[in-house]
Amino acid sequence: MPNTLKPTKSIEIKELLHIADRIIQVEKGQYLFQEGQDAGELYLVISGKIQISKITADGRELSLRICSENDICGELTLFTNSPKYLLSALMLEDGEIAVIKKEMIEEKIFQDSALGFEFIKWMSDHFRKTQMKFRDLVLYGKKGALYSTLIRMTNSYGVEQEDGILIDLPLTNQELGNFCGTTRESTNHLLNELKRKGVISIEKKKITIHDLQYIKKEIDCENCPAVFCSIE
Amino acid sequence: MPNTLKPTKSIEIKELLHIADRIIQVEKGQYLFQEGQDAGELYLVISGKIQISKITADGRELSLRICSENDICGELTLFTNSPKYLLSALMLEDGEIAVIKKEMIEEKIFQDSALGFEFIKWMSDHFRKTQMKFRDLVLYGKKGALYSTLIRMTNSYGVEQEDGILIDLPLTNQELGNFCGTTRESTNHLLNELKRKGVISIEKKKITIHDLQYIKKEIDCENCPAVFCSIE
DNA sequence: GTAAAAATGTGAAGTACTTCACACCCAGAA
DNA sequence: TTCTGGGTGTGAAGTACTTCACATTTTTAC
Repeated sequence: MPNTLKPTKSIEIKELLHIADRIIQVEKGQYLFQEGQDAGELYLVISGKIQISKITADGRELSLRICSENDICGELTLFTNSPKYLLSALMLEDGEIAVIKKEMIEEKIFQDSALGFEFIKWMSDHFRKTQMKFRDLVLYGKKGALYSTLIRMTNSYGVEQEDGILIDLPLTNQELGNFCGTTRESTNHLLNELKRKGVISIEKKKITIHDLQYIKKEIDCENCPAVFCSIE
Repeated sequence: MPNTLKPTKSIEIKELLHIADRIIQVEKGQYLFQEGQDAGELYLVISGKIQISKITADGRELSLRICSENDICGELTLFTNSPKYLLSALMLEDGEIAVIKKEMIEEKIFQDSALGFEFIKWMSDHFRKTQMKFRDLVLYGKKGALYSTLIRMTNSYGVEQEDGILIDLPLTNQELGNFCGTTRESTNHLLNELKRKGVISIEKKKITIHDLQYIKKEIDCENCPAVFCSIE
């Protein structure tokens, strides 16, 4: 594993493995679950990357997060009677996933307060990130959305290089746009502007950020710790 | 209490009252806490209404939620070492608030799994709402932001009338705009358009929605249950 | 009741973003 | 090699939203 800037996750969330129903292998391009399907399970990522998105009525896509090792997904329907997944989960790489029954985790959390505590901690972090993302997307327009997405990507998948930080994740303009609620063209335009200014460069669909400070300054980034500000 | 459409809250969250450090009276216009202050407590609302907002560097305000009876606020710093409040909480009415020490709740949740379970349930609902709000604010532009805010207000503070649903909460254009990340003028323009079409009417800063279906249709509302879609 | 303050209404000009249209570039398949 | 398709680059036109400026109405304070 490359030396990313990613914050170390709680070791304890792995404890959920003990109550896993089964471990599955899922290939790149497959959906782990899709919006509207019956939801009875949640997933602990052992390896691989999963993109969580919402598809709109008119066919657009809003990407919300990318999960990797020790992340949980499919959690939105926990503790409700809601029977359907609200989002879709697409495998970006081949991966190994632990499947946990909804009733199982609800029960275990009740019995095992240490596990419950870990779970609350995870939710708490997760929630804070989502809340903070809000500000950037709503208050600073599409530029704010893109810039803050770049910062989050850096926190999650950034690898330090001599000339800056490489976001070690291949991304098309369209995919990046999906995270920002913006069009491919607007994303392209904004990225080229950053290239022209020497703030970033792109090679083989991977972005290197040469001047993170510039990007942060433009959106009044408060330099939250990475646990508050990551793409997951 | 008027017969609002507000979903009934879990009775159990009131259990937190038992570990309250003290009960305080706070007057309208006072801040319960402000961004950047040292955070060591969280708050259970017994009565009154509290608006939770984020202030930006350039002085704009983004309002996130309005808490009332049995809501929790100040929860964002739980389970972290983060020492400062991330948001501000303004009293919209006089109210009575139970103050709970952060360490106290962290400890109690660990000891008392029933309480922990209730708390997770609350967080889970809370998170889902925030996540769902995202879509509307990011994907459907400012109109989407306003329309979805109106729907949320209806779910939280709507009172059924012969001619529609009254949102029983006085709101200026500016305040409504703060929830949508939009300007007073844009809010005013959008509201007037809705008035002209007979979809809403406004009297003494309170909005009555005559044709909720029109608003829902415009933003492809999926008619989520109110626990998924409220201003709190 | 009157003055002051707060909130609303509106239009014109400017900026941000989207849509559409199409050229281009490059990697992989035939 | 050429063909093909997915992704990129770009400009023109249109739409959405903001900013500014100011008139009017409503609410609050004395």
